[in-house]
Amino acid sequence: MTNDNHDEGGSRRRSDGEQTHAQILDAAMRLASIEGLGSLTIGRLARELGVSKSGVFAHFRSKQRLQEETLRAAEEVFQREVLLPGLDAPEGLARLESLCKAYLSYVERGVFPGGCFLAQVLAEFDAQTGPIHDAVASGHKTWLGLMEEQVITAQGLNELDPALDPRQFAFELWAPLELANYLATLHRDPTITDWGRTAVQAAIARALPRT
Amino acid sequence: MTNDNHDEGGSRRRSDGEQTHAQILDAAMRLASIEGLGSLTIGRLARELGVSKSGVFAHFRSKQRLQEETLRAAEEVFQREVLLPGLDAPEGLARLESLCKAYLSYVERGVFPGGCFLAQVLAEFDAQTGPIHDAVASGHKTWLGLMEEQVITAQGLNELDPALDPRQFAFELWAPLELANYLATLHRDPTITDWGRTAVQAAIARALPRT
DNA sequence: GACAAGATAGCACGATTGTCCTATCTATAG
DNA sequence: CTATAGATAGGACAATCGTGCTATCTTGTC
Repeated sequence: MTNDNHDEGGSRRRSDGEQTHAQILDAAMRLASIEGLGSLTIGRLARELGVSKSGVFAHFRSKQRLQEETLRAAEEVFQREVLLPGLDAPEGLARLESLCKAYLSYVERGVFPGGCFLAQVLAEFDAQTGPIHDAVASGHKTWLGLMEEQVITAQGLNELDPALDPRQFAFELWAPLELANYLATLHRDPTITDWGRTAVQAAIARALPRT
Repeated sequence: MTNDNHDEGGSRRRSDGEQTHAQILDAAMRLASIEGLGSLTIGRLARELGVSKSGVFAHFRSKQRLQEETLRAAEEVFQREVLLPGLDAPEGLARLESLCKAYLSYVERGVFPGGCFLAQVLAEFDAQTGPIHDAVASGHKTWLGLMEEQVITAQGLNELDPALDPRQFAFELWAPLELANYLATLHRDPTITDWGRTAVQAAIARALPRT
């Protein structure tokens, strides 16, 4: 094979199209992180990129799919910017701390101009129904599960109090990350993430094994 | 004076109009808590209430003002459902716990169908600009300030460790409330607020004075 | 009761929305 | 090279948006 396109369905993708597709998703993520996935607009996206409405529409064939692909793309960014760096650290407490640090750094660096994309869609779709809500719910379940897993591992390594409820403690670590993201964005002050860092450390400090 | 209308600007308000006005805001809060203040629509509200678009529009004269008044109305609900019950308890640690309990109860009871309205608009407008963003920012500053104040009072009463940074600790109490709200709504499981309750208690437990 | 003013309906407007249909261009497989 | 199919533009569509204008009803003041 001379190119590495996915080539699913027996149809060939053209490289120029693939590139435009990526550019659209990039702009869509930027816009949606600020104004929400719901107020994404095909016409707006087209104007932003200097192409025609049809040029955008043809890539997704419905607004629904545009939203779904945008969410999916954002999840990949999250994976690359938070999960991957976090997974560098050895399993257990170190990785738990590493994940929290990676999240706060990702907020601080302004990877998305409107703060954490997944926090944005969490609030936007938590009370709605449909595929986006379901995707958000499952994504957040995975994220919580990942934290929970590391808590259990840390308990096995005697790095954390074995009496802790893993899910509960994962929740307690996650909470300050989320709020730090919202407040840093709200007040346009990236240093607010320090509150999150301090909170995470405090939560961990009281969860160490009672020697 | 024979009626208690506000009567501002020298014009008299009619009671039927005032009632409709309130009904509109009520529906607007319900809708916006689910789908966001930004996707509030005058036509949609009109259909929902069985009145004409003009009938709704005339009450606000712009969409901007509809959004502002809806936010304001929601803040009043928040005051009535959270702040007022919370303020029953005596100042200090008791009031701090009372406020947290009141918030979680308000989430649990589903006062808004889409979860806490202020958490919704926080996420929606944190990265935007304009009067709504500013109102949200100042509202949340007030809420954090209120918690902070009670932390300081509690420290004065020797109910909490005087070494605590009040703002930081207020943040740490607020965080699990906020996340509990989002997750309870996302998973349609009001009992998730128990995670918030447990987290608040844990945070307080480690903040007691080191006798 | 009369009268002033608020409440509401109806209609029209330009703009924008999502979606479809039909051309024209261009990258690529053979 | 040619042939094919994807990429994109352009235009049209019905629906909905926010916002005005005008007319009719209803409430409250004198």
